[in-house]
Amino acid sequence: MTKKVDNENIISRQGYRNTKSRAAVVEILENAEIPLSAEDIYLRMKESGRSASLSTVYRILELMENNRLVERTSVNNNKAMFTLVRSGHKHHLICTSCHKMVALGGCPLKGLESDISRETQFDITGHRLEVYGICPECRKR
Amino acid sequence: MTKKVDNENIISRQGYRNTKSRAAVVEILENAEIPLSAEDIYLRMKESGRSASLSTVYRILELMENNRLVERTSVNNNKAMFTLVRSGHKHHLICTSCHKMVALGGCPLKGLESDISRETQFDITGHRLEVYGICPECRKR
DNA sequence: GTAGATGCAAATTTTTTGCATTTAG
DNA sequence: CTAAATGCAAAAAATTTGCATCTAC
Repeated sequence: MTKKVDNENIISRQGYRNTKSRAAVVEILENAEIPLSAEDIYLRMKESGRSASLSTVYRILELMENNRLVERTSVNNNKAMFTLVRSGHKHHLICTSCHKMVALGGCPLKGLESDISRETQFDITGHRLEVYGICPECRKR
Repeated sequence: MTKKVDNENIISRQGYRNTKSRAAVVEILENAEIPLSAEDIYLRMKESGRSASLSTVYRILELMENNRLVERTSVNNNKAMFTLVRSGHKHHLICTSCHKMVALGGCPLKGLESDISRETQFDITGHRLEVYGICPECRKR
């Protein structure tokens, strides 16, 4: 598991400075199995004694997004959620009642992108998939 | 094409009043092949002489969402986009450069929801899929 | 030392809400 | 007539920006 080092390198490799805040954002996203909002990240940084301002968090996320290190997802009503781009990308199942997220195995889009590219003439760069439902706990209520 | 009547009925059928603003929102969403933001809808209502306040548009969309007449998608940076729920649901291909949207045929999730349900014990209620890429026009530049 | 990163406060943008007024049923 | 819908203005929530200060390189 040298992911952490890899990601820090990705930031510095692109000519950006490897600051504590950036390392913290990368590490927090790495250890999150589910998408996080900017505020989630901000709070986790604070808790772990690596406080940065919320605007810094937004700026780091913007930088990472531009460099394809994170993807922006929207889930919890009008709040942007961010996920680290990993080699094996994931999709999530979200309970519409309690907002719990569960990672799904596999990607049903695999192999389909080339078909879409041929049909539409677009260069396909990625996709976002979320599945919604009611989790067993919420159903019981 | 009696979609319009159908949708108006859906609103009134649920015990809600069939107002001009509501009919206008339904009609505008019907004629849109792509997701629209609340403001898009607000502007189209104004253009077509059926002005309503932006807050009314938001309230109508909220009502429709709660009654599963529209789905909320987020695409254009931090702006909620709304799509009318139709029997044959659609997914979209979005140019990350100019934000153009193109509807895709077919749904690769068809049939997959029952597998996910079995594996996770969730009741699956829906999903959202967006594919990203660069359109031919933007690629040329 | 210097360009780039950060913090803070203020500005913008998007969405929601309170309340008086209007309207569909 | 009456509950529900709307408009308006103000509030709240989320994100971005300007500028002075700090820090990685």
